[in-house]
Amino acid sequence: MGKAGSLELLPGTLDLLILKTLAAGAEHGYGIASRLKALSEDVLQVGESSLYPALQRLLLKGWVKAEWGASDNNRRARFYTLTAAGRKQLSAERDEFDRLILAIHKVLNAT
Amino acid sequence: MGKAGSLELLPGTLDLLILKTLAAGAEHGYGIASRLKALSEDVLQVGESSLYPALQRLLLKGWVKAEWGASDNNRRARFYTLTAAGRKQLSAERDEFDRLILAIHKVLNAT
DNA sequence: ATGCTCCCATCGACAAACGATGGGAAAGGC
DNA sequence: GCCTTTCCCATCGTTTGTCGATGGGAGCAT
Repeated sequence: MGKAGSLELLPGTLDLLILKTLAAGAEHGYGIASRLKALSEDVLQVGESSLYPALQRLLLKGWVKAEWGASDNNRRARFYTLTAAGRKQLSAERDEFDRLILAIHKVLNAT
Repeated sequence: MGKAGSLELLPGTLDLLILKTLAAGAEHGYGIASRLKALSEDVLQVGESSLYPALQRLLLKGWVKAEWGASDNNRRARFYTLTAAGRKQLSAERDEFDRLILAIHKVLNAT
């Protein structure tokens, strides 16, 4: 899963990050990766070989839908959009994430 | 990896949690799981089938060492102790974790 | 025309976590 | 004396997530 050196992603958080990114509006794969990298100030780096399987997952679950269109500089691109179910899932996954992080912090800050 | 319902662990954080637990003193497997559960107020629940492979990993890397002994109520138990390298690893893994969590929060709190 | 950035996607490898399953030994109730 | 619970070890097989490598194509600049 991770790597020895330094991770570029916390396993299990990719879906959440994608959903959150898409909450700001429709975006294509490459754009999602770029936004993630930019927002995290170069810390979070999603490879495309992680991203596309994840998007397939989200499509299958019905949390996002996809449509072909043209990107900024008229290249063909597939735009992903959050569905209503996706918005719900985002909220749920966020709660769950917070719950776990809180718990982890309790452990890490124990004497 | 995770589950659909509600996770009991954030993937990629188990080693860190174990190392931190052992920083408080030598402990056996069952005890580590119990301490984790208690400290996290029942949120973090490590199954033994996740725990023991993880301990093997840590042993192999030289971050912990193990000795047979007797537990509180004289049952035979294997006590794990942090090595010097383990202490270093704990510190490094903690920094890395904080770095990632910070980055994730930047994404999650973006408008 | 060459190469760069954008944009799609898949395949195979690998590691981590989990469910199921196995065992054994002391403690405490009946 | 037996029985269940709690404590404690460990492995096997499966699933899932992430990543490296690889492949392609279209627009843009030099």
